[in-house]
Amino acid sequence: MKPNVKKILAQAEHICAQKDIRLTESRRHVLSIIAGSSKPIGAYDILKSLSQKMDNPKPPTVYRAIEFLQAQGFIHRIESLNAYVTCDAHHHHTGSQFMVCDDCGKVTEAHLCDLPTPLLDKTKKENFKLSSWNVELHGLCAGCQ
Amino acid sequence: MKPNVKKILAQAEHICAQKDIRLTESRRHVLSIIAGSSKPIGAYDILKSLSQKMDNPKPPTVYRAIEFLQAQGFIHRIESLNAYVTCDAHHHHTGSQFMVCDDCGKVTEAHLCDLPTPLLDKTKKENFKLSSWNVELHGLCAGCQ
DNA sequence: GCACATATGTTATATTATAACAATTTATAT
DNA sequence: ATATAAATTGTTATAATATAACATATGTGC
Ligand SMILES: [Zn+2]
Ligand SMILES: [Zn+2]
Ligand SMILES: [Zn+2]
Ligand SMILES: [Zn+2]
Repeated sequence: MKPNVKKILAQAEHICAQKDIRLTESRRHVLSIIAGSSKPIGAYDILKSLSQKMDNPKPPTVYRAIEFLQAQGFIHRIESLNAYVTCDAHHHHTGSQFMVCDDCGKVTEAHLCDLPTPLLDKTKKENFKLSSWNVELHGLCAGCQ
Repeated sequence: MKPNVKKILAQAEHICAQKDIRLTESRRHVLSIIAGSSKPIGAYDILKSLSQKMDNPKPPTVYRAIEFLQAQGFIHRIESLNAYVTCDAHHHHTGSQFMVCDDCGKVTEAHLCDLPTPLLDKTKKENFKLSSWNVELHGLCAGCQ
């Protein structure tokens, strides 16, 4: 197991212990699969990988784990790819921002703690009560240009 | 037909004429269905509606029209809803921004011509070559709070 | 132990999207 | 006008993503 994966799992364990919620076996497996992927990974690729660690898992097992991990802020969904990545930020956040390379598929989290002013202004103008936000930037990463 | 739909169709007709590309019957129908919806509409709801205007249309007909309309910038896809809306801005743009009401489902386009500085800074720092971007703000619209 | 809440197993199905190839229509060039 | 190429549509099938529903099991507090 990559050291990075180990670290992510340890952090998740710690947070779950603190919050007194359960990082069960399937949840831990799914988290480690996502953490071990160099790129965002889709639910059915997670399932394939999970089938090497559990006996014949089914889609709901994966989706339930994903739902839990998202709720805890351990992973994010990349909407434009229908795929999942682990969170890079060191705190829980309701806004997500990513740079997605359209060539190699790699995704980098570009975390901002606050919604940029021009967008915040739009919400104020519309009297929109913000609860979460997601930004996906598409283009080419440094290595792919 | 709502006057708004008529206007959107007329604009699309005009642009297509200028660019010498074809707003064919199925494309026009799909555009008018999306324009006529008060909320983002999914491909299979478009298909259902389209079947009242054409004889037994199939999914590829809808998806091909969507692809065309997106390429021309007439419509946008709301990634978090798997659904489509017409563009509100008065010029072609590669960045999209929306406020999505999680209660009533209404979506408002919050167009910015440029990527906000904090995000632009992130791309520069990573030497990421930006080609397009999408922002989806979730929360409650003025009427739903 | 018992009641309750949480989590998992299992089967089936819903929803969203695309591949592949044939047929047709439209544009272009002789 | 006719041949040719390009763009568009028709059609069938299937891929890819996600959830509903209900039964079973496991953990938690009393
Ligand atoms: Zn994060
Ligand atoms: Zn890349
Ligand atoms: Zn727009
Ligand atoms: Zn609303």
